Amino acid sequence: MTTTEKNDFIREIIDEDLKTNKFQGRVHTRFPPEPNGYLHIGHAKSIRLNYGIAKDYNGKFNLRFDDTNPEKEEQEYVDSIIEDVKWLGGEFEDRLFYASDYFEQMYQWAVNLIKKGKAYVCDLNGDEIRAARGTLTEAGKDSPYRNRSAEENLDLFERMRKGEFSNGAKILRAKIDMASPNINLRDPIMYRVVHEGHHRQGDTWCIYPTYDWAHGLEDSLENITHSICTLEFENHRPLYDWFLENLGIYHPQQIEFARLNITYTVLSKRRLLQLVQEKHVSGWDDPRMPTLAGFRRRGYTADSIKVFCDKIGVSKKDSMIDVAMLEWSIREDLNKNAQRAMAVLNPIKVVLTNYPEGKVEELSAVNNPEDESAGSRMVPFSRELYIDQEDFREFPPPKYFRLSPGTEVRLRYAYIIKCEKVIKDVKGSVTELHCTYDPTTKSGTATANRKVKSTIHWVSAHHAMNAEVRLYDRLFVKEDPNEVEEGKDFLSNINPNSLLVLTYCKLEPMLGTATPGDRFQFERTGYFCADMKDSKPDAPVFNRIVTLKDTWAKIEQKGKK
RNA sequence: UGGGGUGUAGCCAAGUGGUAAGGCAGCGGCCUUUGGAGCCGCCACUCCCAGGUUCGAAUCCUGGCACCCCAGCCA
Repeated sequence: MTTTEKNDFIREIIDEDLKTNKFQGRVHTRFPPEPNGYLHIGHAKSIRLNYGIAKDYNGKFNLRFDDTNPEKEEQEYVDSIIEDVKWLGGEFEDRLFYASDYFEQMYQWAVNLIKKGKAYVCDLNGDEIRAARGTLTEAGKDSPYRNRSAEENLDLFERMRKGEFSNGAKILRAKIDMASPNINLRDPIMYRVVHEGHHRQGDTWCIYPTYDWAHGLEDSLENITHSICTLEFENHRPLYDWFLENLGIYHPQQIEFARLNITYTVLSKRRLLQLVQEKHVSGWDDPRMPTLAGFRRRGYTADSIKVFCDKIGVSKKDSMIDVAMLEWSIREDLNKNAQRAMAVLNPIKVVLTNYPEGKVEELSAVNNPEDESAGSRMVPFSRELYIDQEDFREFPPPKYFRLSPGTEVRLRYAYIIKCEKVIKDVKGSVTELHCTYDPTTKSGTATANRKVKSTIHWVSAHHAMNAEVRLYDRLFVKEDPNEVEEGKDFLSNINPNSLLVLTYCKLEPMLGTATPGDRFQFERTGYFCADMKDSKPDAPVFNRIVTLKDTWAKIEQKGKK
């Protein structure tokens, strides 16, 4: 993994804080997910930022679950998040925390604010609250309960905790300013009554703190120095500051950056949840999902995700990163590190009419041209082979260099062959090619240097391993899936061809020994990963991680225009 | 028509008064037993716009414009 000298606006702020000794030279960050879904690559950006800063400044990094809403949170999500953070190399050591463990302290702080006359219990219902909040251009109205005495508020708040009130009957609000131009400051809600079991606290509580009230307290308790969050919380910073100041407790600095967007995908937990629940994908770890679990199963390496996150930078500008950047990151990694193999995805049989029947040669093939230490392997060669349908055209278009009637190509690591005869079935589709091979052109021999326009991959028919290969493509057809026609939603932009399952693929024998999670470059085709759930030694299943760059596809595309 | 933010190439992004880094994409060429990889070259006379200050402005000032966020008892 590359270590680039990073300097973004957040590190500039930290440098300044270090200079002025604002936090006594400490740097302590945190990643505070709510366990209400799986982590996606937008979270990876945040993890890399927070963890990277802690590491670069010799500071500390916490993983903290912001589990303040029992209605949406589950243990399954907690488990998956821990796994994903670890996978990305976010080392939190023994610093795994839960906001819900601070509930008692938060409660006491709320009591403190009530005693100071800075918080009150309000009986207004949801509609009434909304109506009294005012609008963007008009001030709100004070709640009729705003001036209850501290004694009454204390009593009511305690009874809220005891469970005397039903959901929504009462709330605790901060007493700030109903006329503030910042709506977040119009007496925001600190606690609501929620009679619902909590994944960690069980039935201990029936009042739950809101994000605005809780978040700064969590940061303060953990001695966080720089509380890094996304842009939409910028409007909340005055509130974050207000609570900490009025409580008179340790005050971290909140800093906001622009969240990640990537073309041809969605990165919102709400939408990802919908994709899962409505079964547009097979689950949170569907290889088409932009979740970390999805990328992992697809075959992306943690390193490639890290490099991607480090390369896109950090700023406050709303942005949409070209997915090509992500694809570049994984190709870059796998080009250097993936073992090469030959696999025929859409087989067409080739018979070498002048090659002896029953003869088998073992030919040497390089494992990775980018890495000499990867060595080589032997691949069986015989009279009957498979090549890809893509590599033969009966009527070749201009600049098509591969096999066609009467032309020659080299078989990778083997011989030059010439197509002599095309065999078709009654319907006229090509079923088999009769070719001859040139025995003087065996790869690696002195006379093998004759040039042909193209080299194609192949697999010996008798030795081939059958396999299922899943060809994944982008999940959406639009750069911005949220851009939709009137009355439609992002689901209307789902790519109907995002998954193509090929069940008659032919692999070179070595691939039969792949263990789930192993990655290969199928030469000339792309990078593939043995599926971690479905691949079996006798029945391999491979996922296409990403295609190789395909110059020919580009040429062909241009020709059509 | 309130408040908070952001505008540098197709997409990201450096730049902090001294004359526009870098990456991705794209386009040429070289090389190649992967149409992969690699290598070389090209790709902003101009930084949202208009004025102003200055010997000198993407950087400072003034005035516009565009886009994003905020009216959950979500985070």
